[in-house]
Amino acid sequence: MGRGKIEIRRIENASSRQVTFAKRRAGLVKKALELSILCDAEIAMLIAPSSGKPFNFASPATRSFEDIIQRYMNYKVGKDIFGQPKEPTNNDWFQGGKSITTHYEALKSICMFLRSENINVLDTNELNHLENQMNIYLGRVREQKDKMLMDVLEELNSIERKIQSQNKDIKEQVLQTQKTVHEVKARIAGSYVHTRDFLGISQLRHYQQDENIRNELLNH
Amino acid sequence: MGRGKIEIRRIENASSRQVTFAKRRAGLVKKALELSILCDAEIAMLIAPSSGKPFNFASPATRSFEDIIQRYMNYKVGKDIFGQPKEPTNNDWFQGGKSITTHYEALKSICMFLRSENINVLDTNELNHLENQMNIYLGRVREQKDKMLMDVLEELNSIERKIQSQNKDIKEQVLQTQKTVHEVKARIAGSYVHTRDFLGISQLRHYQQDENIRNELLNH
DNA sequence: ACCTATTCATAAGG
DNA sequence: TCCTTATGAATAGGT
Repeated sequence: MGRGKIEIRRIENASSRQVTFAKRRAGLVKKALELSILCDAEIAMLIAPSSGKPFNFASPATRSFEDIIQRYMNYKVGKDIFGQPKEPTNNDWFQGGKSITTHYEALKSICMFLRSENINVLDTNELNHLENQMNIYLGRVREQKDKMLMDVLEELNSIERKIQSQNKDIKEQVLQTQKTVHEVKARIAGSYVHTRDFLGISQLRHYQQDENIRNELLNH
Repeated sequence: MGRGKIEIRRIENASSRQVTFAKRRAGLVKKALELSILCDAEIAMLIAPSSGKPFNFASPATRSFEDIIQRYMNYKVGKDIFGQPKEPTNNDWFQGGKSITTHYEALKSICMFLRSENINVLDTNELNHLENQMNIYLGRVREQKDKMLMDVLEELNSIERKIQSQNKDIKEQVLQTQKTVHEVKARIAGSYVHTRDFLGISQLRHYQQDENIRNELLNH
């Protein structure tokens, strides 16, 4: 419809893509509104262009987009709001049709429930259940936290051990060095006279230097 | 577009409403698909007839309906995952644009977060925050539970009080009745001889009846 | 389900 | 960005 037929493929020209987007989005919304009125249906629609703000549409006006999606999600998880594992059924109409088995899924459905209903409308039984479930998940959060703490501590310990080991090595090296120094000192002290006696004149200057070194060493 | 123009109002005839629903739904989906391809946009659409299964549509095919909605919701709550009251900004694009201020909204956003992320990816800070928040909400659930219990107890007390008061009234009435009965007995017993002495023959039959009544009363 | 007269949506151009 | 209009698409009502 239009001055010519177009192929349904991405419009490469950005500005005409933008124009088409605006026109067709308006058309789509109009059609959606008509359908919802004519056939008494609830419609929620999200249109998110790759660049730009997402746009949502909901009809009838008495419901927000979020409400409709919410109700749908609740419907999807069915009465299984508290996350008990549900038997997978073949007449699970919704896409994917996976059963709720993982903790994550259970958590999801609890949160769904919390989001969709006001706590105040719950009866005592439901509140008890909710309390238990929240306790479980709180426990899980704490567990995770502890685990992470333990991991960090463990890492710190490991680092400490490494450092201590290094320290020990260094101390050893220092001790070794000191020992060597002592030996050197002792040897120098012991060989002093002997060396002097047998030195020729030409070596006196060198000897003088040795003596300086010796004095220095003995001062420490 | 069709053989005649129609008013956009609920189609009362159920079967033609059904037919129109099927046709227009197909048309809407086709348009949505075209828009998403032509303009490179993500579209998620939920169509829920008042009776019958909800139907969802998502495009491009690489994303599920839930994915798209998910991403949108995450985008909506933005980085404000823990529900700290957010400054209302004018460039808050999403519908309503309300800031998150109520407990309900905060709860919502926590749940959003739980739904969208795996707890395992959280860092220690985030976990602490999450723990605190869950504690708060757990407290709220318990509070609500206690309140409901108190309400029930209060009601029971009230009922008990009412019943006790009624019991008291009834006892009073019983006492009163017994007293009256005693008085009547006494009066009948006292008036027996006197009455008989002064009765004429014509009244003997009536007197006989009185005597029967008297005997009956005295047997109780 | 299919048909088709008719209305509607919109592509291209200004 | 908005208006126009020729054209193709969607669909109402009938079978």
